[in-house]
Amino acid sequence: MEIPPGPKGTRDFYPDLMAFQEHLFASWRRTCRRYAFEAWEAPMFEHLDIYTQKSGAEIEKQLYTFEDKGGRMMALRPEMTPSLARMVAAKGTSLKRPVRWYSIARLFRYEKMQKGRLREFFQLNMDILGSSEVGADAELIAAVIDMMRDLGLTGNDFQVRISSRTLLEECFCAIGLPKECFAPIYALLDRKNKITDEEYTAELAEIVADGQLRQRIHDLFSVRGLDGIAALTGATPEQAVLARLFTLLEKYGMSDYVCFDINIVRGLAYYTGIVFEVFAVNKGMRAIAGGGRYDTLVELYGGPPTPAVGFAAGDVVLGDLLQERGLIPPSSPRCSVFITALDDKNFDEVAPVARLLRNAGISCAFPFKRITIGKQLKQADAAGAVITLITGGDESAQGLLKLKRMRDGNETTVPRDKLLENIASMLEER
RNA sequence: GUGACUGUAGUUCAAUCGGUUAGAGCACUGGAUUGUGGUUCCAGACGUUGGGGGUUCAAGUCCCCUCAGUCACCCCA
Repeated sequence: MEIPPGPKGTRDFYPDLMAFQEHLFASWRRTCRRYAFEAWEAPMFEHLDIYTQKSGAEIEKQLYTFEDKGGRMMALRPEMTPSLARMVAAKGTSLKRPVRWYSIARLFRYEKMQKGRLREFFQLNMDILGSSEVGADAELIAAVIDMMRDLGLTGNDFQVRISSRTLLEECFCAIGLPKECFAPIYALLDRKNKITDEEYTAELAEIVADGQLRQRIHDLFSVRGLDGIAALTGATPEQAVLARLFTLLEKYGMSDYVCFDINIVRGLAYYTGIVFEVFAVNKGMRAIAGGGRYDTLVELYGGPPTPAVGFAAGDVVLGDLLQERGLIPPSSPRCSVFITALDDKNFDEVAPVARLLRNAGISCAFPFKRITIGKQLKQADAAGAVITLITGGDESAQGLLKLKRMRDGNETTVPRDKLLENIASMLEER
């Protein structure tokens, strides 16, 4: 009999992987609560329209779509932002602003998979809606950094690169680039790190014929800091916004993690202002998380004008990075107490003891059949028990039970009516 | 959608130029051990070499097809 394979691009969460997943999600939730975000959830599938409406019909290739029994076209959700915009739009102006929401969502994309990309994965989303203040952008950038730090990562492991769509447009206008060149240049910029300098130069020449203009574009993207931009184009409003953002991030104590990088554009159309990406250092600079401002999206779904900013971080690339840096914590013991019986006639006494412990909220397990004490201890070890409780033998006649601390094999004999408090104190001393 | 590489036990990997009955570590099961686990020692089970076809006296090894996986490209909300 052949073992049927799981669907392509999916993972089976055996306990080890599941333990890591729970660790990751717990960390994500901790961070979100520290930043006073509320959890929200949406359906796992939506009407196909809400995705095609936003990104065009060709996106359908990357969606898991199906027709339901009422003939409606549906899609498994590939991202959360459309659902979020839909839900916020549906509440009109009745939601208290700013809305600070987070979700940990299972998502689906029908794609050819490769490293760090699967067809089923999870994402943390944090969004602030209803504030156009740059403080909201700063809050989210601080949050994504704290999320990374909570997992044990440091400034040596990752870096947040920040730019602005608005700033880029200002620069393009200042150097006299025609508007029809904006979109192709965004696309080219997004790939710049992946292609050779020669390819980049050649493709740029196709977009911009004028050599002088190309030189000015080259100068623009060679600029290191915000000051350099100002020197090239003169002062602009968005420069002030970004300067304010970096001042705020300094107040958050996040200066070491962030830098200005005009090359960050974030592929798709709906971003309207500040954009940022979190990169792993030394790993081909792979993007772990990304986000930015999308001030027009809620309106697009029929809601009131609602400025918004958010980011998403995927579990797959982040998991790879944590593994690479040795930051996967060992899983905690599955059971605190393993209950054994020294002799056959005591075997039926373990279940009542288990009931006693379980009623007291202590996790415990015991063997299902009568086996030697040696085997039982072996099982206790395999179960990762902190304590093995041994019933039966001479002690049993005197109303005593034996507790064995598995770490060092130390044994203590305790009266039956003092059992719970002894176990509790042994579990605490760890 | 395009291309490259890899498929051998549950798993990680061996197997000379194409040559005897495809081996080992880990894991698993049992035993040494009928009042004590982790260590050690012994034994056992584990395979249609991804599948199909071809060349050959002889194929895990060479050729063709196919499937699967990995990586890169394309794309990326």
